[in-house]
Amino acid sequence: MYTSSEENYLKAILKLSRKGDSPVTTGALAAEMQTTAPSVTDMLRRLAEKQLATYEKYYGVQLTEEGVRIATALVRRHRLWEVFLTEKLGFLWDEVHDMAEQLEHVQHPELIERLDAFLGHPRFDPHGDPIPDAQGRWPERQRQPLSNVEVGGQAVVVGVDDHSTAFLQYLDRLGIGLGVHIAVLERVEYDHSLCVRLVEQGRDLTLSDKAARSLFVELL
Amino acid sequence: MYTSSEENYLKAILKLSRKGDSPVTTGALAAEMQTTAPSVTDMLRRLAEKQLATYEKYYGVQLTEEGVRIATALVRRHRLWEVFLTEKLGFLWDEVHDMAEQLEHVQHPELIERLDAFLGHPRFDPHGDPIPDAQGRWPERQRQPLSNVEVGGQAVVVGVDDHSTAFLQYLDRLGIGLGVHIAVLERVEYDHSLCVRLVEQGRDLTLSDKAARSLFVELL
DNA sequence: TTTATTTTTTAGAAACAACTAAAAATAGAT
DNA sequence: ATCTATTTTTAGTTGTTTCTAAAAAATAAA
Repeated sequence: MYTSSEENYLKAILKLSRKGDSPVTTGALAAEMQTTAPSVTDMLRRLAEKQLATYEKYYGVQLTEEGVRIATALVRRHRLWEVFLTEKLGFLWDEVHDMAEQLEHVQHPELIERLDAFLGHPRFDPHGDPIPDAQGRWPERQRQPLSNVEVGGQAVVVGVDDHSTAFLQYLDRLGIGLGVHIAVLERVEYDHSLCVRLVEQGRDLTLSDKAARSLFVELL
Repeated sequence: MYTSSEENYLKAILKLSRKGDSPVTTGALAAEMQTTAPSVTDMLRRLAEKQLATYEKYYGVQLTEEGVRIATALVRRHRLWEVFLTEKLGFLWDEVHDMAEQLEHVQHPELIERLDAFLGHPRFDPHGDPIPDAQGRWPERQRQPLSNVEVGGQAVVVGVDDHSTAFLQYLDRLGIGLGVHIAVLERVEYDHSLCVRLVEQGRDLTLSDKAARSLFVELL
């Protein structure tokens, strides 16, 4: 129906507009897609032509209802494949993105619903990101950065804001992953770094402010 | 590394040359790929350029060692995905081809070996076709068309020569699938049709010569 | 062996997706 | 308000992959 390239743009536009930047600018899209502004302009024209987005020159782009529908389905596919790769094939959370990026473009009316059932209808992916359901509805969860938690507070890791390999592998080395129980022991005023205890492992460690802001938790 | 289109041509050339038609002609490839002769000529030049095939004008094309390696890996991926789709997601043997056709192009150094292990290292796909191993070796099995079996002989279905939806669904309706035990009761001289008994189901039926020649069996 | 038929290749064009360089429009600063 | 700097678009190319129509080569037939 649509090319992989078109689908990738739709997904990027959805991502940026859900982050709050609406309408999405050519420059922001070029950065997100790691390409040049002229390439973006070309594609926006094609997407508008196909009624997947409304595009106003020198202003920006917004997805149409159909555009949102397609982009949401892509996010659903991407995240379900990520669950498959980690849960069934044993890949780590920092290894699955590129594969899912390819798998999400496989077209078939029933495939993804079968996969969803096979995986037990997961609501969140290996990074804690929500998986839209078949109707495009997003599961909600009240999460916040670990950096917001008061000293003395306790929380469970439910997601990451930074999906980079470097950060994810750093967390692995620290023993931090989804579901890990954290108690905040102390906040250093000087650089806002946090001393925390990993409750199950009984281990204490210090997290930089940058790291603490990139970790999402649910309060206990 | 290579485009999906290039990969599809490599696979088609391997298929035709394994069938015995070597070198593979432009026309045969055009028919196999459902495209035109000029498109094939263009692609053969590109494949030769990239050292994946040796191409001689007005003569035909043959895969190089590297071409065979890539094409064999593609067949491996295609068939392993077909096993996944039937065994894990519950698709029927006539539904999986198009999905596997897309999934086989997903590039990742470890993915397919993980999938292979997850599936228990299957040696044959849902149609009974052999799955090359990671080194490109093909499992062998002494199979023959059901039409060759003597009256009074017994055999087990291990494959099909015709992968069309129409034939596969026809077999489903008859209760014939891989592993089904068949006893040949009678051969009608007039049109070479076969009267057979499905041993487990205790049911008798008549197969046309065309159908019997498209069913591969292993003698008991 | 010459002619006719079929097959294959070349030539030219279109759609897609990307780029660089240059022009135009917007936004910001004095 | 004008000038400057940034952002965005336009114009022109390149590389893929496909196609149709025409030319060339190989094969088959008389």
